[in-house]
Amino acid sequence: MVRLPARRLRSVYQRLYRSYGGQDWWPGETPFEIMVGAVLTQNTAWSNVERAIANLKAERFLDPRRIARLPHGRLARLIKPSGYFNIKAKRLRNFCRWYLEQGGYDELSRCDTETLRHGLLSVNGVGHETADDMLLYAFERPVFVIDAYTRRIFSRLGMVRGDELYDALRLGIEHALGADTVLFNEYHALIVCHGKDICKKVPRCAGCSLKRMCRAESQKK
DNA sequence: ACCCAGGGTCATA
DNA sequence: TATGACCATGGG
Repeated sequence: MVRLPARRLRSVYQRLYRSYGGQDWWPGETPFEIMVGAVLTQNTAWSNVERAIANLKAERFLDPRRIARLPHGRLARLIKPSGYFNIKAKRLRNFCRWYLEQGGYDELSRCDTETLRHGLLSVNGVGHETADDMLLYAFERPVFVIDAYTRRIFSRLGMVRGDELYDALRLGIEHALGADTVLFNEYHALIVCHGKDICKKVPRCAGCSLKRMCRAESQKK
C-alpha cells in the first residue's frame, strides 16, 4: 500500500471544492442507470453516453431484464453513440445477467463492500474503475475511485509516482482520508469534471503547488 | 487530419 | 508483471 500525506490530500480537496463547487454527482436517476452509465462511459466522453442512455430510455429499455433479453444487434444500435458499441453491448448484457442472477439491487445491497467488489469484477467488461464507480455512486460505499486524472494530478503534485497498482493507490488514499462516502463522491467528481482544466494549470515539474492551478478560477469570480 | 475522452480484455514474453 | 493491439463515436 502507498503512503500519502493526509493533510495535503485534504487541502487539495478544499481548494478544488472552493474553486469549482459541489458537482452533484453521478448524473443518473436510479442506481441501475448509474451502473449502465459506468459501463458506457469507459474511455468515452460523457456527452456521447448521454445519447446512448437517452436512446435506451426512449424505448424503455433501461431495465436489466429488457437489456438481458435484447438481441445483440438491437442493443448495439441503441448504444451506438457511446462508441465501442459491439463490445459494450456484450458488457452490458453480461452485467445485467449477473445483476439479475444476484437478485437485483436490494439483494446486492446486503453484501459487504469487498464481496460486492469481487462480484462486480467477476463480470467480463467490468474492471477496477467501473466496479468502484458502481460501488461509490450506486451503492454509496466509501470507495475512492482512481482514474487517469487522479494519477496525473496527484503525481504532478508530488504525492505519488503515478504508476502504482490500482488497489495500492486506492487503499493508500482511503487509508489517508478515512472512509467517507460523501467526501470520496465529491473528490472524484471534481477530478473528473475538471481534470482537463486542472492539468493545464498544474505544471509537469515536481514540487509545484495547487495555488496556481486554482488562481485563475478564483479570479474569474 | 489529427487528438482525446469518466477503460477493459486478450495475446504475448 | 508488463507491454501492445484492439475496440469506435463525437467534439475540439
